[in-house]
Amino acid sequence: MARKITFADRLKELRTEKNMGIRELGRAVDVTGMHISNLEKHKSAPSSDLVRKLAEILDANVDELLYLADQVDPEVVDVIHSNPLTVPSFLRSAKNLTPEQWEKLQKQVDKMNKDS
Amino acid sequence: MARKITFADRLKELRTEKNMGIRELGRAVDVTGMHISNLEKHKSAPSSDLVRKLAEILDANVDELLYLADQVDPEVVDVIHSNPLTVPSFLRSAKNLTPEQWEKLQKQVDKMNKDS
DNA sequence: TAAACTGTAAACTATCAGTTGACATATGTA
DNA sequence: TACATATGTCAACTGATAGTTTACAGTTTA
Repeated sequence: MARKITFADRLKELRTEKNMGIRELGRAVDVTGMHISNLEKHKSAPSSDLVRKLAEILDANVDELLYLADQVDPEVVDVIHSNPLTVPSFLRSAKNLTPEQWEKLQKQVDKMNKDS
Repeated sequence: MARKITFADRLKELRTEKNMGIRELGRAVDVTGMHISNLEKHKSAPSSDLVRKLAEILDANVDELLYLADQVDPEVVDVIHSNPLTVPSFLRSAKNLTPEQWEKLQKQVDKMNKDS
């Protein structure tokens, strides 16, 4: 596994790639520039909602950012709670699967969705 | 779907079933009785850690309580982050599966685990 | 040279999980 | 009868944390 970059560093990277100032980015995601600055110096942590907005306006992968920020997408939480007695135990039993095995499961789900 | 009972009500139910006082339960889960009282009157919300402890000492299903408390088990979060780019999108695509379909997936995972 | 931008520091606000200590009302027991 | 001990609850606090305000120093541009 690649060394885990921090959310702070990744945020700065994405922002500078877009040639955005700290206040400009803040304005775009409804937060003060100061807060963006704090996030980039890991003096503060983002809410999952903020991560979502950041990913959108920075054209980044939401899941990557959520992961770096140690957050779970509320939409994913909803799926977990949609079957509270099966999904959590399913996930716990799946903790050692490889990416290839996950892809196999993904295909199965795609098929299930098609046959509905 | 059965009407969603509140975490507060379920907690009181479980506690009285066990003939436990508010302080006694608090002591057992390292929290003041006052906090238990607040939880039962939904004046406060429990941390996922506390929900875990409560489930254990009340002999209740952790996942049911976590669901009622609108929390996600940290262990489940770890699984999600173990494959940050595949698991979240897998879950989003699986949001409409029935319990039977989830069980089918569960069996598949059981097989994958055996063949390792 | 002045306006308008850059990032940053310190001190604040609001929310929320959890605590403290005091209270009134049982319930047991001597 | 009275004293101790348990019941749940109230108000006011603590500590952490996501986010804001105001003000500041350095750089760019006009």
